[in-house]
Amino acid sequence: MLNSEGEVATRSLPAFRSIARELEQQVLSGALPVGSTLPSETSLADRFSVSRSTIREAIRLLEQIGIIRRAEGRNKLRITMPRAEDISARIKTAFLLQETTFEQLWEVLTAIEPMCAAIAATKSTPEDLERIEDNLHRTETAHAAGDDLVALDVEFHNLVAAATGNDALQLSRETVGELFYPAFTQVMARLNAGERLILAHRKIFDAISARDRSEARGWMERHIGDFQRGCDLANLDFDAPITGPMSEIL
Amino acid sequence: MLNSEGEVATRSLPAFRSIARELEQQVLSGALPVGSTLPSETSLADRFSVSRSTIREAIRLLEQIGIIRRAEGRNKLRITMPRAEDISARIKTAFLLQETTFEQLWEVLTAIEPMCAAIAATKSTPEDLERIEDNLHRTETAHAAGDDLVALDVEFHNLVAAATGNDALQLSRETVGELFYPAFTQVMARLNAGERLILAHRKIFDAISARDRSEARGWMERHIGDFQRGCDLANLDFDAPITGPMSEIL
DNA sequence: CAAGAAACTTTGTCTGACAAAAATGAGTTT
DNA sequence: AAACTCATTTTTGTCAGACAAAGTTTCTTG
Repeated sequence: MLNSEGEVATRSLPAFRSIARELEQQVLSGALPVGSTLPSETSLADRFSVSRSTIREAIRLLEQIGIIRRAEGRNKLRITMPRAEDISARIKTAFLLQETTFEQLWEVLTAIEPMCAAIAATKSTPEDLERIEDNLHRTETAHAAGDDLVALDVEFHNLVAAATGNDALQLSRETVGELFYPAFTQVMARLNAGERLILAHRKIFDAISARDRSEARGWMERHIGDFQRGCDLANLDFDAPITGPMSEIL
Repeated sequence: MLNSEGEVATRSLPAFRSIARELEQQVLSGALPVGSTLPSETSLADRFSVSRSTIREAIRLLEQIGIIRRAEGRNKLRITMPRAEDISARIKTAFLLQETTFEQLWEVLTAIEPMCAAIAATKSTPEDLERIEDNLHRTETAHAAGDDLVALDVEFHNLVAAATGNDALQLSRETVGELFYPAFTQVMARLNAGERLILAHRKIFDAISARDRSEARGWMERHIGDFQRGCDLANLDFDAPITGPMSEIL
């Protein structure tokens, strides 16, 4: 079996793999700049002196990593930055298969969310605040109308995280939040504690607006803490493995 | 172009994609239990009435997600649980492309690590403690010998995280830690503060052993805080984007 | 029964082919 | 010149069939 370039290279490494690696390298090094389009399969096949099938397998690999994506509807593959959703979908699968418990997610958020609130109090821009406030209003309306608050709750916390301007922080919490808050909101709903949830959100927002770090952190801590209390009150199993709408990864 | 089963199905979704999705579903639902081996390409091709090339592309997708892996040296594909390394490699790429700064990573760890230490103080098992202590000894020896402490430092923090018994927490911090601690250790080395690093590690270990949550958290906070101070002292740019050995993802 | 050889399976790769979808270019109309 | 249509060329998704190398099984034989 000949290696892609006839080289010896990393013997035992299939060609489609080393080609994917090579291409990834070129993206990371900027040779293939983000935003540019990938050459056609045939020309890549030529370039690497390999058959089109092999190139296609390499592309599937890169696609799944998220550094290549098909621009909506369009035919051409674009070099892109792996986005949060790509990664978070995959983390979700891992969590589901690992039978992660609510308690575990809660522990993560207990650590991260107060920090997000604190940083947001320092760094949030007017637009961030506007978005959060808008979310608050929508949440209030939805609650008054008796609607489901899950999506809005998840959004609130995502917005606070976004207001930190810290991508790493957002990436670290996004998946956890998406799995956790739906359960949270439901617990609160069962306890008729919608008011309490909204109050907490408002207090957090106010503290962030007032640039009061410790107040923001404090309210967020209490807010997250409510989940534990809520589970007790509602007699729910804090220790149950999460379940989720099976992911829509592909 | 005929769809895989001749069905209408998710029109516009390439066959290799829907097959991958289908297979993933079967894994998540337990129809293909973790640990079992995937049927051969030819039989899958038969089963889905598509050609082998199509199946192969689907497999590449699943492989990259991490739910399928080739058991070392072996020929057969195994259903596996996506493990931290799979995911973390991908997050690393995202961080590198996003030009994440040290400050951002530091903020994440400032939130997570103290929590890890606190939880470890409550939940660590004797084996966890043993492993951490062993790491401490090796670190001391390495330091005495003037060796590089990077790997040992990363390991120390991973071990503390492992001692929480919380997979979600570990997953959330692993990548960040791997990118951050090398820089941390280097800052400390430049300041000849190896002693200080080791002292902090020991204090953290002692507090965890003594099941003293707040002491464990406190020392970890100070330890992480050292990075910021260190950057100041060493006149390094806390705000510089990280660089890393370009990932070896594939 | 164990070592070794023969037979079979599976993966990695290649070629060549074709329909459907998308991009491109040309020619025509406004 | 801008806009529109239609034919032409690319490109993608898929297929069938082929073959060598590496991995597995099974069968022989000492």
